[in-house]
Amino acid sequence: MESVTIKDIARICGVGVSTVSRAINNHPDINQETKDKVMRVIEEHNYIPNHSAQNLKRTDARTIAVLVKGISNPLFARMIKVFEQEIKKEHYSLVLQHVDDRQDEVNVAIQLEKEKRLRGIVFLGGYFSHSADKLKKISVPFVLCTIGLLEDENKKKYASVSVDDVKESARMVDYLIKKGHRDIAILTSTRDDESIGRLRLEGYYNALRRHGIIPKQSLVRYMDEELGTYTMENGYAMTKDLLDSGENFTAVFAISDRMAVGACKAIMDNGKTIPQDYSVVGFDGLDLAQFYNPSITTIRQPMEEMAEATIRTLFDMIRNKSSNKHIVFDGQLIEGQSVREMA
Amino acid sequence: MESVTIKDIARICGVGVSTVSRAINNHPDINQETKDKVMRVIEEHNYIPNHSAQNLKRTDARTIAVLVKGISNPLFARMIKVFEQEIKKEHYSLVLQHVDDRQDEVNVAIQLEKEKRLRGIVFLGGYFSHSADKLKKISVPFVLCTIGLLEDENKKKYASVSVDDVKESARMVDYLIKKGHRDIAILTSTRDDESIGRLRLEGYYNALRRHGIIPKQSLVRYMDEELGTYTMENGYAMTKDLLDSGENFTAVFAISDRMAVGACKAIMDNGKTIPQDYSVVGFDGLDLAQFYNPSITTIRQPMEEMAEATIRTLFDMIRNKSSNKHIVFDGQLIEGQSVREMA
DNA sequence: TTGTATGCGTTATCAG
DNA sequence: CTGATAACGCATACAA
Repeated sequence: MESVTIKDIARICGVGVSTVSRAINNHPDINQETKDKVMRVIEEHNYIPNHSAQNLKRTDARTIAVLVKGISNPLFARMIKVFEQEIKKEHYSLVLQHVDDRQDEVNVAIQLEKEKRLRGIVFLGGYFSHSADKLKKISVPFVLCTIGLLEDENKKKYASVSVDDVKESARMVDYLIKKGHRDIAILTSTRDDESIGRLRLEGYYNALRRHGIIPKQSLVRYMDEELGTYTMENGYAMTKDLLDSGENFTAVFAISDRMAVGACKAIMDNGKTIPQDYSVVGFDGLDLAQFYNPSITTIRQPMEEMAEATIRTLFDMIRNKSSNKHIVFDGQLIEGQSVREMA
Repeated sequence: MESVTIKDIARICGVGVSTVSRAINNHPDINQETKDKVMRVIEEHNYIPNHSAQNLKRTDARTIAVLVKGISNPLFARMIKVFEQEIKKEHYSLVLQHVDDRQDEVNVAIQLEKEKRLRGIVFLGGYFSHSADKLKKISVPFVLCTIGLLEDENKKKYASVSVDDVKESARMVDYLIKKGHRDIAILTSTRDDESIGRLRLEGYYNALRRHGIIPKQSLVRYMDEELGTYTMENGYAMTKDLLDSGENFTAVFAISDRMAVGACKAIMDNGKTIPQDYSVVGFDGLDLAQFYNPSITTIRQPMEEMAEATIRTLFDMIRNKSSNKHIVFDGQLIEGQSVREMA
């Protein structure tokens, strides 16, 4: 309970507290001998500095925060690895903070900026539609990564790294159309989605229209939030509905790989075969798509490269080397065994 | 930069800082009118209390920390949901902290305990072999959840909630043997694993021996850490090796569902069929197992129940209602389509 | 019901 | 190189 403080260490060593502080933060102007002694005592007594007190007093902590929205998104694990790596390389430290679905990420950011004396922030995932007023409250550079951006007049305030969800989604639908499909169902996000769900749906509409295909509302299926966002279960339920409805379609475009898996399972449980009876495509490029049976055609987002670009941009901004860029990466269509070439 | 503090709010409102403090922490003895005014000003000026300062001063924050090892483990997402729920129900707040693979979770815990004035800690995942000395540094109750526990003389110091990995693993192998399999390969963790990997391997050996089957080292395959822990890719590589080696076997037991998926894919890529040519079983009970084609027989760990038991145990300890228990849950064997009944 | 003063553990400033 | 001391922003005992 009674935890040992810097004062205790100072007393035990017979030095002043500032000397102990210098030892801890390996300040240059301290005698190596005294430093060694202090460090030894610290070890012996298992002293651990109180982070709160440090942050309260410190003016600069060389810390970057990464705020992640959507804990279960497997895409992010790889990106976070890159962040950890690159941030360490710059001798900064990383604070990884999960943001609840219902939480406001900007509030969390503001809070954290004060608490941890941040130098920069990465927002990973989520929606991000915030007022300029609120954004102004963040006083360090920040980068939005893989966040679906609708048109937004606040773009001057931050940098971003993402794929063009509309374009990539259209690319996928284009591909299906080139393969001879015309009745293409889409499994998308919730009806009120304002983010990637809406963008990918938009891409779907664009592609259809470009090819003179009139979109059918009955082929657009929205997620049931009860079943979890972007889950296999959701994909399964939507596809089952679709099959039961008797709608005519030859291909299903799920806007996430996990939903695509659910779609595949629903189709096969229905006694049908992929791709002979129905074609299925996904989006994201998870390993899951590659390892499924059949492997699922998908759009791969270059997560590692995007993570690198994110962190590089952030450090450029921190060092005032450049202003806020908006980098858009190309996705890559990876063909699996889940699409049939129509006669 | 210049962030607004409690003093600023007090000055603006024309009240003392303590009044503002009372408003924030909704203390009972404060006039509703003044409180409203203060809250309004706080809103207007977007004042956010500095967490560091609060924690430094506060003696009790009614906070529980959950330390998660292995960010990408999809099992944990569901458990964390339960934690959030239950902790909120008790009017506590939750700090979710990710622990790097190479980081020492106990150090993180000690640090965090001081920083956030914790009342209790949950360790989720990982190995947990720490000296009694170090464990003594944690002065609040803590529960180990889903952590593979070897025999450990420190068990008096903490509570734990888990499944019996040895027993459940043996149950799975028993099942295969009952189905007529005798040449059963296992895809396990790294060779030096001291945790669930080793326990599940032990269960495998136990079951074989019990049935008079002599384990063959050539059928025990270890993970290649380069390919990521418990990944599909790893399962794929191990199984491919196995197939290429010409070893004789009829079933593969992967100690995680993700590896089981990799195994399935490798077998099918080899032109073989599941379960006709080879049977495959996994462990964990991920949705993935259920949605794979074919669905994979697995052992489901009752994650939600385990999470509930964890949090209940923790609160019991906090309230001194009970001492540290060690709760062991039963797994549930869920049959899929991936096992063949041998003639 | 409210304001004032003190100290939480640390770092920064400045004088030795 | 080192030590005293003043903040950091807040909660709280105590006085009013």
